[in-house]
Formats: sequence, structure tokens, C-alpha cells
Amino acid sequence: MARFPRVDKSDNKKTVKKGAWTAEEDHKLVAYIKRYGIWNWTHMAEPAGLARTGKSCRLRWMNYLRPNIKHGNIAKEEEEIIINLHRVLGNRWASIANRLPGRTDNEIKNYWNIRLKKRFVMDNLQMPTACDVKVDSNDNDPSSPQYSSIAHVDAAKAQNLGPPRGVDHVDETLINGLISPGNKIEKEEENIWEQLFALKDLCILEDFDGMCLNPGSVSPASECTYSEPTYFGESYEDFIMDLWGN
DNA sequence: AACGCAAACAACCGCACCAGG
DNA sequence: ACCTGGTGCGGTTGTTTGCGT
Repeated sequence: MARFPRVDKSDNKKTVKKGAWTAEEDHKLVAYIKRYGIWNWTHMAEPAGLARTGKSCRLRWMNYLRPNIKHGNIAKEEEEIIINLHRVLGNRWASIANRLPGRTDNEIKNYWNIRLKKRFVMDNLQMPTACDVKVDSNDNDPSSPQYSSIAHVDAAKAQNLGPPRGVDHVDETLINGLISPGNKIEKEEENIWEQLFALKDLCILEDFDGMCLNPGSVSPASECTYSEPTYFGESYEDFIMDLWGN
């Protein structure tokens, strides 16, 4: 990682702008990146003519300005993927986002917190957790008693609650087995993906891969009730196209 | 039309990690 | 080995928007 001369703190008292980005700021950032590329977020803001922190610039770029970002309208298929990935990965939004082209971690995180989390609460459903997945035995059968007790206990742990009502028996040895060294559930992402592909509902991911390879096969938008937001009076697509000079 | 509330979204903050010096 | 600065991530908060009364 390249390093730069220390910032003179005494000269660092310029007012830093916060809050919503304006179209002009977006234009400046995109124009700068188009010309010079991303070389250092912290030091890019000033020459780009932005009174923003590097972090703010990076966030704006990553979540809205970079090409190929999809906005709104999370399809049913994507929702299923999010649920399944969250079951395996937990709150690792960036990892989940990596699996959903065009989606940002922020968007997925918001979607989860606002819609899915609430739905699980309202429907009194079992909140999926990363530890729900166990691939090395019959326990990956959701209908099995073992699977069920694991899921219940982990959800209860996640909410700092005791075992939920209706669960009168918890197999502690199973829980210990899940968290003990040498357990087949590893933290490393590669192993997590192996677990993921062992899931019975893998077909959803396969369908999604198919969608990526054959974009024309994506479900028709007519199924969606989402209305496209506007960006400074334009559709998001027009706004980005305009920013990129296309 | 005005107000209040809830939902949705955008952005900030703090922390952890990584790499160069 | 340690320090420092940059980056990325997840949690949280602030603002905007939509809807019901």
C-alpha cells in the first residue's frame, strides 16, 4: 500500500462538507476518477475539488457512482439469495454483496434490516443464522430434530434470549460441537462457500448464475411494484449515463 | 391543507485489518 | 517489532418520503 507524506494537521482545519451529495459533487468525483483513476481516497478529494473526506468520497463512489450499480427493485430471486447467504455468512454484507452483481453491501444491509429482519419477526419465523448450516451429517436436513434445535438455539443466542418457546430440549453437545476447534464449520470463506453449495436450496444460486450468464432470462420487471426513484430530476440510469458522458 | 408517524434510504462513525516505513 | 496511514466493513443515525388521519 503506497504511503504519502504526513498530512499537516495544522493545515487541516478546512471545513469538511457532510450530508447529502449534490449533483455537482457527483460530477466532480466522476470526472476526476475518469481522468486520473482511483489512486488514494484520502488525497483525491482536494484535487478533485471536493470538500469531503476520503471516506465520504469512497462511500459515494462505491454505493452510487461506480458503473454497473443496480438500484432498487430487489427481485424475489435476489431476496432468496440474500436470505440463503445470510444464513451462511451472517452479517457479512460485503461478502453477500460480492455474490450479487450490481448490489452494494449498504443496500443489502438496509434491505435486510428494514424488510427481511422485520418479516422474520412479524411472521415469528426462525431468523436464519450462520450456524444453521451443518453439512457433515444428517443435520443439514432442516426437517431433522437436530437441525431444528441448532437453529432455535442459535437464533436465541443471536437475540440474547434463552431458548424460544416451544423448544423444551437443547442438545448442548451439538452446540459445543459447532464451536469447538476442529469442527468442520470453518471461518474461512472458502469453506463457507463449500457449505453453501451443499445446501439443498442451491438451485436458487444456480438459477442466479444462469441469470448472470443470460441476462435476458431475468424475471420480467412487470412483476415488480417498485417505482423508480429520480436523481436530481432524472432517472438513476440517465443520471449515471450523464455523469459518465454517454 | 396540515400534521404526525413509520418506512426507506443515504451517509457517517468507529473499529479492525493490512501494508509500508 | 512497532508505528502510522489508508482502506474496508458493519452498525448506527439522520434525513427524506409516503401515507393515514
